[in-house]
Amino acid sequence: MYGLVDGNNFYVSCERVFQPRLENRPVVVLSNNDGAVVSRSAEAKQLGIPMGAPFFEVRELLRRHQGHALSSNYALYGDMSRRVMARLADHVPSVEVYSIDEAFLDLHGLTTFCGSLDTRARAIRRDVLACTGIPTCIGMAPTKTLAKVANRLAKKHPELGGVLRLDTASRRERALRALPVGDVWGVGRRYADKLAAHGIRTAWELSQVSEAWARKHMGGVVGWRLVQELLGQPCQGLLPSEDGTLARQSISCSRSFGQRLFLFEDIWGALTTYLSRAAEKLRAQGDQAHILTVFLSQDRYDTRVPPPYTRSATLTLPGGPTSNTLQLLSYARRLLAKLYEPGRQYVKAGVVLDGLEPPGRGQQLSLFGAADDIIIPPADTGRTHQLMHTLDTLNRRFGRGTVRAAATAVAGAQPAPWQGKAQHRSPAYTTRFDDMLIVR
DNA sequence: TCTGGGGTCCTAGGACCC
DNA sequence: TCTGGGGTCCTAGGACCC
Repeated sequence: MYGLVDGNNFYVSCERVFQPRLENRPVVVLSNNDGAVVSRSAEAKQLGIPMGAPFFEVRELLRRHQGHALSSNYALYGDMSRRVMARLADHVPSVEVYSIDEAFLDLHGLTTFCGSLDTRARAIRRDVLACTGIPTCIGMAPTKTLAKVANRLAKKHPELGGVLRLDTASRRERALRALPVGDVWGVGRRYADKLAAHGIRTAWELSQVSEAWARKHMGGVVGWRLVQELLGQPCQGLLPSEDGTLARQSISCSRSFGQRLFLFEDIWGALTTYLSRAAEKLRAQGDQAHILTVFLSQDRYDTRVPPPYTRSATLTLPGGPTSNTLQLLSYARRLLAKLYEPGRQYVKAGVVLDGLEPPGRGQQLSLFGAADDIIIPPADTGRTHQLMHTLDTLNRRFGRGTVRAAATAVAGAQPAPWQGKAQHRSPAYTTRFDDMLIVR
């Protein structure tokens, strides 16, 4: 039996813990650059504000209803997430951190010791709320996909008290018949449209298709697994997370710029910032990367710009895997030079690190060097590792960006040209001493 | 004026290899 | 004249998730 715990309106709930005045009114949290709505309180949902709505379209509506819009504060949400996950780990044998606000729980064998599962689940909710201030819902079922269904229903029907268990055939059928197929985990808009065209509108109808049909129309083996999970046959096990974090297979960092950029060096400054951040995450995970991708986007809403809006370039690092920011930067600059075209206006850039592995595994070194348009930067040495370690230590202690690559520097006290908007940012209550709440 | 960011998994064609 | 089969790697892109 699996459990799925999910924080209600997670980002909004994090903000409310420290700003009780936000209770009982419409509140939204905005994406980077204050561009779009990414989290909504129940009151904001009632106003009809959709997920992903551009802020400029709902600003007026919010104002009329004395609502609040906040810039996203990932330092706060990340820390609150760690606290929630730590509480969960105290209640069950193992936890899979699935996203910043969701975790799968291993519930096998729990009832023997602790009374009914429903009782246990209610105790977990109470504990998380008491210790972190975050309200949650918990769905329980024999498969992860059904646990997601149960969680969704628990959220939708507050009278259930935030907990729902779907472990009998009749409960399962009743739930699936009432669930639109587009609400099933793994069915996005494309598949929902396709299924509707075949007369399949509910999760129940999807669960009744044949293996051949699922394989043909739902992305091969992925579709068939989905159907089996709806039938109660587990196809996905729990992937326990070590110390509350999930080891990633790829690490990326990308941002929309605060304004359109067209100068190479401005874009390079932005890219340097993003790659530095990605490399920091890479080292924090204890890995090296051997594949680097750089991408650069034009405005996809500008009808004068023909697609493709995003161009990317990927390089398998000829010098072998590395986590050295300076070495990665030297590769990235060449990739950016391949993508950049003078005269075009760019709105966003980013990097992706792939092929992650821990250092020290036998590295395949190039015998003859690489293609001649690539100059291999100096190999990693003990000294560069020490340099990166010192860099990370300083930035952890004195704040992100205390020591950074010179390409990110801007004359005077000007904000960088790529800097995004964040006009409604709340303080980092739990991760900066200066921002700590003082109770008198 | 203003439309997110960070992930996973799968597919497919071409180059290249034996 | 006939011209296989089984791989990997690279690159790009699609679909999905929160």
